[in-house]
Amino acid sequence: MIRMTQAEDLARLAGLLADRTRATFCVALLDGRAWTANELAAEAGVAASTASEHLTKLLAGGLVVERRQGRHRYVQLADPRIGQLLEDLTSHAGPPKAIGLKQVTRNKALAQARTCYDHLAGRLGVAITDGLTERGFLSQDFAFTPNGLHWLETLGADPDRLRGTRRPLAKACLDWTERRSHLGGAAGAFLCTHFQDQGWIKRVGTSRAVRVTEPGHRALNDLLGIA
Amino acid sequence: MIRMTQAEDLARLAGLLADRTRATFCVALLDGRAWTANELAAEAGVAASTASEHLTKLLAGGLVVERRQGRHRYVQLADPRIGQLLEDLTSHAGPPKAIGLKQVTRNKALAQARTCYDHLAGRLGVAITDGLTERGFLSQDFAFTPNGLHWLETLGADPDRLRGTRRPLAKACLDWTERRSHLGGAAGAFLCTHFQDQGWIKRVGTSRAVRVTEPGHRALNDLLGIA
DNA sequence: AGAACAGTTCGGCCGCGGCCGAAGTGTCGC
DNA sequence: GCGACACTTCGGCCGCGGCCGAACTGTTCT
Repeated sequence: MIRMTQAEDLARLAGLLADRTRATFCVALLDGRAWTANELAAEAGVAASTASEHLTKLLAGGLVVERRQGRHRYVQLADPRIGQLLEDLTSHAGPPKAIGLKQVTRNKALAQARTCYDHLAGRLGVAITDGLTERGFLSQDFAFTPNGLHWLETLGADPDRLRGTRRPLAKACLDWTERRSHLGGAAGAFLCTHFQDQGWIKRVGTSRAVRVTEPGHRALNDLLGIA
Repeated sequence: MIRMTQAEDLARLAGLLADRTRATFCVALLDGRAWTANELAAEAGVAASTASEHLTKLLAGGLVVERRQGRHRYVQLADPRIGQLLEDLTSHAGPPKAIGLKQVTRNKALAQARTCYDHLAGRLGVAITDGLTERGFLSQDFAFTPNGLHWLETLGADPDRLRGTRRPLAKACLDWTERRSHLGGAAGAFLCTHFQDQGWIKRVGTSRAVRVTEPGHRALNDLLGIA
C-alpha cells in the first residue's frame, strides 16, 4: 500500500502544525524574519526548554531552517513556498462564519505594505527597492553605489555609523507576497524609521501592515518616483 | 492577543489532518467521490465506530460535507478548494528528497486524465462531457436526450438496464483540476469500462491516471470530436 | 414480523506528546 | 578567570485523544 505512506506523510506534516505552540511559532515566522529561540518562547509563552524541543521538531520536519551564530539559534521559514502554504492554511483555518471582507482586505493591506522585522516589505518594499535601483543608488547585487550613499546622507543618515555594526548595510530579503527581494539590512531599517519619523508611513493598528500617508505619497514620488 | 487565536485556528485545522486515520480518509476523498462511512473505515483499517467519530470531527471542522441517504452516510470533501489545499499539503508532505520532475509529471498526468471512482475525470473527463453536450446527447442539466440514449445503444449499452439500478444514469461530478463538472453516474461508468474494453484508454501503473492510446485518439475524435 | 445491515454512543483502556524545572554545554563580555 | 546568557537534555508529570467492543437506533429487504 503505497497510498498509506502518503496519508502518513500528510499526517506527519499536519502534526507539526497541530500544536498550539508550534503554530504560534509559525505564524510569528510568517513575517519573514529570523527569530531566536528565546524570542519565540516568549511569543508563545512557554519555557525555553519547551521551545527548544519544538524547534527541533520543526527543523526535522523541514518547515524551518536554522542558522547558528554564537550562542544564538536563529530560525526562519525554510522556503517562501512554506510561507505560502501556511498562509493558505490560515486562510482556511479562520472561523467558518465571517470569512468575509475583513480578512481579505486585511491580507490585501499586508500584501500592499508591511514591516518585515524592522524594514519595509510587500509591494511598497519592492517598489522602494526598484526606485533605488532605477536611480542608480543600488546595484543589482544589493550594494549601495557612491551616489546611493550620498543619497542616504541627504536624508540624514550616517553611512559610516550604519556600517559600524555587524549588520550589512544592504541585504536582500525575500518577500513571498511579491516573490522578489526587497531591501533589508541597516539601510532598510534606517529608511523604515526615517519614513515613520517624517510621517510618511503609519502603522495600521498593532499589525505589521503600514499605510502611506498623503505627504508620504508626495515625498516617495519626489524621492524615488513611486506613484 | 488577537494573533493567538489565529495560531489556535491553524493548530485546530492541522489537528484534523494530524491523525493517520483521518489523513487516510482525506487522501481517499481526494478522488472526488462521496464515500460511505464503512468504505472509509475499511480503507483505513479501523472499526466502524472509530470511523464514525473521525467523520464527526472532519464534519465539524468543515473539511467534509455529508449527505444522509437511507441508512447510509455519504461523505465528500466540502469544497474543491479543500481538495486543492490537501493536494498542496501532500505535495509538501512527501519525502524531502526527490521533490523533482517525477512528482510534477505525475500530477500533470493526473490532471490530464484520471478515473474518479469508476468514471473519467480530468481534462479528458470534461472534454467528453463537452463533446456529448455539443452533439446534443446531453442537456445542460446533465440528462441524456433521446439522441444521447440512442448513441449509448450504438456503443452497446442497454439504457434500460443502466437505469434499473438506484444510481442515476447521468450525474454531474465536480472536478477540481478543471473546476467544472464532468459526467458521472451509471453512464459515466459505462463509458469508462467501454473505453477500457476497446483499448482506447489504459491505466497508468496502479495509479488513477489513465492514458489515451493511439486507436483511442482516433475513436474519440470520430465519436465526439475530441482532438 | 424478523433478519440483516449501516451507523452511533458509551465506557474504558492505553500510549503519545506537551509541559516544566533542574542540571549541563557552549559562548560572550568584563 | 568569572558571571551572565542562550540554548539543550533529561526525568517525570499529566491530560488528551485514538482505539475497540458492546449495546442501541434506524433503515431496508424478504
